[in-house]
Amino acid sequence: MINIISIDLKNPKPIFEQVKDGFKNLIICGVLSSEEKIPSVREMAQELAINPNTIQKAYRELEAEGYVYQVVGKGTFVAPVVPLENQARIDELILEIEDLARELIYLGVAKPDIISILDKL
Amino acid sequence: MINIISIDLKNPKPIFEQVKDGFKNLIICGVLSSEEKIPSVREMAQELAINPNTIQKAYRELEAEGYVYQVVGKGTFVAPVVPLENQARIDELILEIEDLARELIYLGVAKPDIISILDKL
DNA sequence: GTAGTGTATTACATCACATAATACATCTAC
DNA sequence: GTAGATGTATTATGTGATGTAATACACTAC
Repeated sequence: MINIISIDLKNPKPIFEQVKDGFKNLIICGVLSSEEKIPSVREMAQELAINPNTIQKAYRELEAEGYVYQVVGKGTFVAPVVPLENQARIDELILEIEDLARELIYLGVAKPDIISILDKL
Repeated sequence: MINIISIDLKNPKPIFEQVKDGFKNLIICGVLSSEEKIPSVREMAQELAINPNTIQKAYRELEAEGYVYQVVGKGTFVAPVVPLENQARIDELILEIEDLARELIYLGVAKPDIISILDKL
């Protein structure tokens, strides 16, 4: 499993967050499926040439947000998603998407154009 | 102009960023209109009990993003928006809103429900 | 001249982030 | 039992972001 995600050291976003977002996107886009095992902390650390503790921090937050689960001695696996269960996260995302949409409208993008973009997803 | 924005010291988001986002939201929502003067760096610092340099950092970024403009000796004013001019920011927001929408869909929120939320704005 | 404004600089303290090293517990295969 | 692989935890250290404090300068309006 080569180059599954990448890190940009110039990116001001912390490394552990880039790792977290990288895996989250792979899960959301279906590249990683439910119950699939993801690279171990040490393996990922070696591949990205960063510290295993940094990877563990990323994996820890992924688990906290319900995207993966970790089993001592076995590894880290993609958690099955239970539709509409993670209400706290859904609420948070709705607030964020509303903010972004308001800013887009303020910048002159028509609401139908925004809706059209989402319709294409 | 009392309590125009507020700061939450427990919020992990840096203070300068809370100030920036606070003003940005006031501008986007129309609470602050084009060419309106916003509180001076020293005035805002006093009201929020934080350092003027921190306020200046927030205002500096607002100016860099095109929301305000600063005039030495006069103050800081809401910049008039030119529809569809800030294409770089629009592109950035579109990528973000797509990411958020994908995550919402992954979490079980139906696309029509997301579109309905945006339609209400 | 004075008051109010933005802007800049230096120095300092705190905290987030990342690394390095090490060790422990669990699981699996042999 | 042991080795290898796995997650988990801890301590110590260094770097950079953040925020403060203090000070000074230039500009504007009166």
